[in-house]
Amino acid sequence: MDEDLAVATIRDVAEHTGLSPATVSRALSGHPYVDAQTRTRVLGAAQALDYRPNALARALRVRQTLTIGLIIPDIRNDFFAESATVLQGELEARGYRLILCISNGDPASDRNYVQTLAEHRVDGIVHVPCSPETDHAAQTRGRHIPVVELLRHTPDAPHDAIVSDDREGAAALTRHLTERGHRRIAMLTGSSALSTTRYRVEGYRDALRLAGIPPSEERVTFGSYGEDSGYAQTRAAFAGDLKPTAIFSSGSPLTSGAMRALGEMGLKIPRDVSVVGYEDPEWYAVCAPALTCYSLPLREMGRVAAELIVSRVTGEAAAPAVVRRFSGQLIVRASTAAV
Amino acid sequence: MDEDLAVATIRDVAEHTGLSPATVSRALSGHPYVDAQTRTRVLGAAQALDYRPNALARALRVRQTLTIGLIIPDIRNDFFAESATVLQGELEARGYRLILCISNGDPASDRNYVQTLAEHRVDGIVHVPCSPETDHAAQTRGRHIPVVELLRHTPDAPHDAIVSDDREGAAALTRHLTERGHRRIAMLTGSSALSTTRYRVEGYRDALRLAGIPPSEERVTFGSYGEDSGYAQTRAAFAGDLKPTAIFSSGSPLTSGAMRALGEMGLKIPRDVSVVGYEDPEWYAVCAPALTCYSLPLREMGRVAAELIVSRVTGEAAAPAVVRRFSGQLIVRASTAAV
DNA sequence: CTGAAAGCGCTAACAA
DNA sequence: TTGTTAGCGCTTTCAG
Repeated sequence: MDEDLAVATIRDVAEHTGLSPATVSRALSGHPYVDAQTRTRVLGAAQALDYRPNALARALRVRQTLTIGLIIPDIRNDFFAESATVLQGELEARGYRLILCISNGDPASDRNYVQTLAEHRVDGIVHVPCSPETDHAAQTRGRHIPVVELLRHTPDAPHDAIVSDDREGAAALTRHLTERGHRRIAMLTGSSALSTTRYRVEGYRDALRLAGIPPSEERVTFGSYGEDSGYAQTRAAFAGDLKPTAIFSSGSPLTSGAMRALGEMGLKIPRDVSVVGYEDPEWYAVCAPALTCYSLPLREMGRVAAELIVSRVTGEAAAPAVVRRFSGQLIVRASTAAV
Repeated sequence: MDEDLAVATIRDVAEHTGLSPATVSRALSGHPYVDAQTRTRVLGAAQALDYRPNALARALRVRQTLTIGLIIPDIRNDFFAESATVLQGELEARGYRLILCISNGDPASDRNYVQTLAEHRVDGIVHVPCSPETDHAAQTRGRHIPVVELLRHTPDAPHDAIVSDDREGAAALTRHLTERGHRRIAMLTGSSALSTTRYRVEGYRDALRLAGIPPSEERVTFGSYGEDSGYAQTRAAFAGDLKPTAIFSSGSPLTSGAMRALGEMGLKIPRDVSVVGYEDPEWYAVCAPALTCYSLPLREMGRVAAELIVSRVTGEAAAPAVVRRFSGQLIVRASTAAV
């Protein structure tokens, strides 16, 4: 059993059947012009030798990997996890594999992954960028490999983007609060460099304006999209004299942190303070009180992202970059009350 | 700018510098015997041509990809997401890339991924199997490529495993309840085929026995590790006459489902029913009431998994398969009370 | 210190 | 219908 020392190659199968490697290759890949009997013989030998095609060699030769790379900042964030899951399913249905990279919100790592994926000759990249700079690298590679940005968008980047209508969503949440008499609304956010953050802040401002609350009374703080940042921003929001009556959390880890801080300060939701969140992770619905939030059509967005990247890869789609903006839905639950 | 039509190869760099591909390769990969000046020249040309080494070609030649595959059932489950994140960090620190595959809890897909990863010649596989059968495929490939099982273990598989001490953990949670006078404890679980499920049920039984509760009074139901299953199992648990006074949830999606069901039935935690959960996702601490649970040292487990797979890949480790079992910690919060 | 040559495993013309 | 040949882009002896 010499064949066991190394893994069997197409040559081994060829020798074992007395055929040429070319014929074996054809038989294995379902080429039309192969004798039925020959095919059976090849299949049998392949099985017997436990032959596995070397995807590396194949990709090198045919110049495509049938692989899409996905770069996300944090897999533990339901928002990204859900998106990744959807995308994976959609791509699989289209015959593509997904390789998932976690940038940890670090722009350097982000850039790094774009490069690595390019070196591995993935056919396309779906990218949730951590910072606008990252785009630079993507842009460079963009000449050779298609990129679709997901959830976040680098404004004047030359590639497609699938995003939520952050401005509208944030406005809807804020409006929900102002309509219930809230005027001192603390908004917790992540990095001000992200498109999502900026648009959400704008939406918040739109709604304040609409409610006749002057810009001087806005209460936005910036940080990162982490639990501790949510905690810190909440603590800071309650440090002054005029306490907020409501909190607008821009992301689910921020919400966790906020709730921890509120708990420590002995504040009850919604009696003492109302809370709303952007996005709708599973736990928002089950925690007590259940959270009022803005829910995004993640499934739909994932489907469109898959469609788009595949069409770019196969070259079907025409040149101009498209930006698809999806609206979500306000879900009113138990965490909000009138002042 | 002809070079722009296709991506630059090492040949292009060679021609551009008047050197041979061999020298360029050496310069690029930090080979010791290259003239310093030559190296500078090569680096410059590479940059100018926007050269990216083709990782496929390289891997084909050197017979290693520096890539580890990770197969998990569900990325949205905090338990797996956290493990994946830790593993990724640890591997990165060791110079390995991670490619993440999501099996959706489907054994066929699971098996499929083992095969795909093998075809892509990953150096090793870390595997959270969805069913004991899956192991079959892994075993086949195991002769050629090292496999480490994570979180779940296929009992007589020939490879390493990193698992939690499910039996002890489940017993600790159950004991916590029996010590508070609970006798009718509904245990919600996933598939009975999984090692984790079986061990946790055993731990539950151990604790009942210790508390003098006869086996006839045990209340274990099986399902899947999904939200709806948690909901259904909870509904079923409360269908009979003698309602449970406590719920033991074996996984966080089950807990979501259970809380939804309890909410619908108008039951308050912990007044009407106590709830404990295996594992400790972030939201257990922030939801109200915060959940009593058993927290696993996921960071440590991820670190050890990375260490183990790397040592297997580099052939340092000796043959015999090891099973490392980690203990967690009971965290008492607000969701449990005396009957 | 550098170059020539061979080959990793596969597929796609082109011939037969 | 099958075999021959060449080559994807890279690294690595072996000579110089």
